[in-house]
Amino acid sequence: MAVQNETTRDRILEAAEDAFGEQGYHETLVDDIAGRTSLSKGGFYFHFPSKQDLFFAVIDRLANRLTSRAEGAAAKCASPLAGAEAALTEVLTRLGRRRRIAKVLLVQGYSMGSAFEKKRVEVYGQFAAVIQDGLDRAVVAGEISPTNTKVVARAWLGAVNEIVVNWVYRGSPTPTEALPVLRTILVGGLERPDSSGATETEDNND
Amino acid sequence: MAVQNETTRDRILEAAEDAFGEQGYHETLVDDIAGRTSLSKGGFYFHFPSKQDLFFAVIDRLANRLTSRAEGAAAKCASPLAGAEAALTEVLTRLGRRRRIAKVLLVQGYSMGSAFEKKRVEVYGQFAAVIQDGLDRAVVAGEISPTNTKVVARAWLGAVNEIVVNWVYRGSPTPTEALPVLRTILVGGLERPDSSGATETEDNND
DNA sequence: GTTGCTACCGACCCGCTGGTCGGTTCGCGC
DNA sequence: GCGCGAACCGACCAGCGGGTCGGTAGCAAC
Repeated sequence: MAVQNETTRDRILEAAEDAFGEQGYHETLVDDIAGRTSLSKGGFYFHFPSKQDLFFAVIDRLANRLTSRAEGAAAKCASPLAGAEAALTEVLTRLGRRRRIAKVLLVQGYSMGSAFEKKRVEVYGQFAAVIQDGLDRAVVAGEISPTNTKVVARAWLGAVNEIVVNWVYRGSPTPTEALPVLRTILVGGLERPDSSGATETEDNND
Repeated sequence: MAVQNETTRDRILEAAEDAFGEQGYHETLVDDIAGRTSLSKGGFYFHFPSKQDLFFAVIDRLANRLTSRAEGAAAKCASPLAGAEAALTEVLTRLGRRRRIAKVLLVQGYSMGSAFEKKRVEVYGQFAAVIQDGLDRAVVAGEISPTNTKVVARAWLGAVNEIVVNWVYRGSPTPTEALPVLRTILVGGLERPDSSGATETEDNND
């Protein structure tokens, strides 16, 4: 049945999310996932062509959810800059609540080796694009001084990433705890539309 | 001989650096490293107890080198803030010149799975500590307003990390290209010792 | 009641690779 | 010229874990 099919597929995705989050890619066996789903290995392979595909599916799902949440939070705000701050808050809060998700999304992929490279570029590119979009609009709105938003977006992304990953591994500081400081320095590095000679208006092609 | 021993060990480390950088941890076989060193597998195992130990040795060497280079660059400067900028420049320039090193140091470790977690905490902790130290001194010197330097250090680390990793995967923008913008926003997020109400003086314990 | 299809089972296969181990070579001290 | 140990060799092992494949249960259609 289509419905049953869909349900099972989702169950697998859910279980895989947990398994990968806890054990990483290599350490998670197909049998583990099958076990968690009360499915046999053969049953699993009916729904997914390979372990790799499953992992990518998990990543895609998480990335898309996070992105749309962030964009949703930003959309509610009046100004672009406020939107960026809201998105930042949303992401940190969200990831800070679910360590396993954060781990799958930001760490475990690398354990796949070179197969992951394209995916990492894609996912992080997606995140960076969203941030850059917000920044660009803030520039247009005159809230921040014009800069190479591509680079700035990457820097933001990296900063958030490190805060979360560090928390994932060490348990503190919590993303939520780090939020105010992060917000201050990230936004503070850009504010003031008056010409502070240092910020050159560079081209945004990479 | 002790000398010969040392030499061979170094040759292995060198070869491993390349191999791991190009192929990642799992994709690199012990036979590969043996081959690159004109050594047999048995010969390799005379010098290292396991593949894992070899990888850790490679990482340690790279991390220590980078750290001391950064500290060296900072030490030449008059003020702490100038030192931090110099260290930033040094690190970006250095990593930007050697893609393989950057890849081993910042990416490939994760492919080891959970065994890497402790190491990642250690290495990134080392980096973060160096940055934080510079920031703390800048605070004392009154060059930047007091903040939670622990979090800020992580943010800097993350930003640099993402810039480099993104370059590793996509080839652009070069760390050197990104440097001016990065410097502007990172330092710009902190400067001005006058009280900008947003920056709260938080405790620095994690 | 037979055909056909979806969903699922689980024993089995097999390539891969880290690690081992019984050797061999060779330089050095005596 | 002998003993000894450091350095190195390379055939071999073992078990692990993706993936396969022949089979089965249940159900709907006709």
